[in-house]
Amino acid sequence: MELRDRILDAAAKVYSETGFRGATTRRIAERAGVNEITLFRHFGSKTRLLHEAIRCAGVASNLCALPARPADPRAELATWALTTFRELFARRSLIRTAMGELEERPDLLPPDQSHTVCAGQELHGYLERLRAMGMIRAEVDLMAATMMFMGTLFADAITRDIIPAMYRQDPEQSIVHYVDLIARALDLKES
Amino acid sequence: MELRDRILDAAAKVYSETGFRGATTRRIAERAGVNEITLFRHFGSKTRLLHEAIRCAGVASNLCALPARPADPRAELATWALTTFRELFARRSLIRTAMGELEERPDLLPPDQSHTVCAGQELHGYLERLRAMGMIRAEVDLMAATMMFMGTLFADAITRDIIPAMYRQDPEQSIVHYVDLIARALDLKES
DNA sequence: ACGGCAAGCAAGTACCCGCTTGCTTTCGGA
DNA sequence: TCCGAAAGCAAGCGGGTACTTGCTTGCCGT
Repeated sequence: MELRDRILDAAAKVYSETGFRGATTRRIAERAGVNEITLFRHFGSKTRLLHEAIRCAGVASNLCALPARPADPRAELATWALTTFRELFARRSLIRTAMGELEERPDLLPPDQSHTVCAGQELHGYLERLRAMGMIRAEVDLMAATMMFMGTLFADAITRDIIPAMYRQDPEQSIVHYVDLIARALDLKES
Repeated sequence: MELRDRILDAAAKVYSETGFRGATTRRIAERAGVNEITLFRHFGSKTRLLHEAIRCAGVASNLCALPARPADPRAELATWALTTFRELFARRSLIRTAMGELEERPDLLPPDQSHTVCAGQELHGYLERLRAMGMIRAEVDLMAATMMFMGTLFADAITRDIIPAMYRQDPEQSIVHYVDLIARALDLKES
């Protein structure tokens, strides 16, 4: 692993554990196994380093697209929900920290780049296609349904490990149930 | 307002804006219009002060109980959802900050005292009563439905003001839609 | 063999942090 | 009127923080 990437990786980890103020240059350097001064030589300042580290750590590794022509909606929704959940769950620590500091430091997390927002738009477009094909109830409010499904996945991924008492079953099983409930709420026709 | 409560109030506000590290004793004292030393005379240390401030700010002002004997489930769910949402939305800043720091400082927010957990248990019990009365589908997974509804309200309350582009309509209208979708997912019988 | 570059090391600067000490002011009740 | 408690004020202590400077070490291509 290149030194620069090692530093960015360490910075993102320390940040998601301790926040901006807690992510001191000493801690980041120690975590990266690098002299503290190397950080400044490479990135100029702590702020610029964390900006880049969070930007890199925030990009989705595998973007999960819903098909342009729905074929098997229930199965497509299920796999999409699972990959979206996994993406959110993998970054849960970073998301929690960044959300907590977003009021104080809004520039650290560009909102239009947020994975959640993109996923929501993707889902909304897919539901519109389903409705156009007459596969879901016509009267349903698609925006509310989108936010409901996204919110469910988001809340589960972000709170599951901090209030485990509320989650009796494993994530995959929960998501199957979520998909089932959403399908019934939309009155989804089976293909 | 008593001096002690003024300090606690200021501490909770500064904490929810800047987190534990950012909530310096100087800032809290300035916000409360009080000499910094007064904080230490009253609470001993910054940690104890913030502990108490967060504990006080975290208790729900109006706890919203669901009736023991369901009469009009749809209306009861709607008013419960609205008050729960308002409660979460009013504390959104504190919740975000505390959640972001929960890994590093788990003792600051006792989990069993969390408003969200209590609300979830309340909802789960109510849904069980509805099922026992045969007013919702028997096969539905009540735990998943509970987490879905709670997660929807939680995610909306916490992210609405930081990604306003995703929320086109006002909260009350959204919640009406959420209740409608959940009612259909549960196959709720009208009374 | 040597020149240049990247990284490490030691030390220091100016500032902010939680917290303490010693003292003065304010004010309400006996 | 006086006493004592509560709050304010000024100064400081030890430690951590971001960041800088000056110098040394190791490595790589020519």
